[in-house]
Amino acid sequence: MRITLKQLAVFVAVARHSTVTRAAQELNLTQSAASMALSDFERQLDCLLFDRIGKRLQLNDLGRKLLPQAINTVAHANELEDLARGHGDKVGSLKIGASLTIGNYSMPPLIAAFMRQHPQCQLSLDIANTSHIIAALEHFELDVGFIEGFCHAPNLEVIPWQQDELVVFAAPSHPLAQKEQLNEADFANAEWILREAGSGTREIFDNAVIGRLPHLNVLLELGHTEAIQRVVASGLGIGCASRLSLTEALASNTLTLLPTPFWNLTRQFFILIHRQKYRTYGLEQFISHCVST
DNA sequence: ATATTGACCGGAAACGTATC
DNA sequence: GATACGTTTCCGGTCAATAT
Repeated sequence: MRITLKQLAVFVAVARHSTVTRAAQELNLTQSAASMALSDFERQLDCLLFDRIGKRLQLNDLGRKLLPQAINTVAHANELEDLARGHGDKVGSLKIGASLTIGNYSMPPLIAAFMRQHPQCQLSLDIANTSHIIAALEHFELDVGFIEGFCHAPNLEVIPWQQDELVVFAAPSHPLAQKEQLNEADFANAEWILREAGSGTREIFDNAVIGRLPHLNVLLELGHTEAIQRVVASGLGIGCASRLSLTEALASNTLTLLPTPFWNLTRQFFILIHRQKYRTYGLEQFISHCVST
């Protein structure tokens, strides 16, 4: 007997959930049927793909090697079925991941426009920091990712996307906001409210000021841009964030920009896709929609 | 709580035979 | 040779018991 698509689907689902029970729920099988399909699959291949650690199944080295092929084979089969049913040119479900600035400010209008073109598609958007998005793509938990930081993972294809600009801001009442002209020395003793290490925004900021500010006084690290804006608007410290995120705060005059022409705070957004990811019709359509927008 | 295993069941495929 | 029909075999499922 040869390996079956069902066994591949069970393998992929167990790899995703690390438990047979959850995998079975996802595939509408009983737990024992999923358990048997997985053990049959391992028997066919004459090797184990998971380490059994207590009640959990942890993908081993060989399992990790086979997983991309298994995911792609299942995706191929699904697309073939769609084609046979006349849905080959339809967008199915897509799992999109985006880092915080992109996810909160760039993605919503893009997704809305795409869904107007493809009303039957099912999109999900995970918003997390850059390192989280990269990890999720590497584990095939996302179909495509959009990040604002750098990616050094060799198994991910990195496609340059939009340009963005970080800006430094403060409350209008802040002493630095009162000055006519600002130079680099004015920021030497500033108290900063910044995103956490690991975020794309923080990486760009650190690269821009490293070696230029003798002492960086980070008063507070927060995981959300809006939280940073609220803290800064209350008069505590100064912040740095994407210009995209500040539109409303600048319009309502709750925050004001502090010009920093002496720092290079421009940055590139990137699209990430796993090199071994099978690109379905829907995925290709979404990427070209984003690139052309 | 969850994974594995054995017993059992139902449906589909495979096979053998009869008929045209 | 093609088709119809009955029987057997196999596969994949559930349920229940057991192991971890």
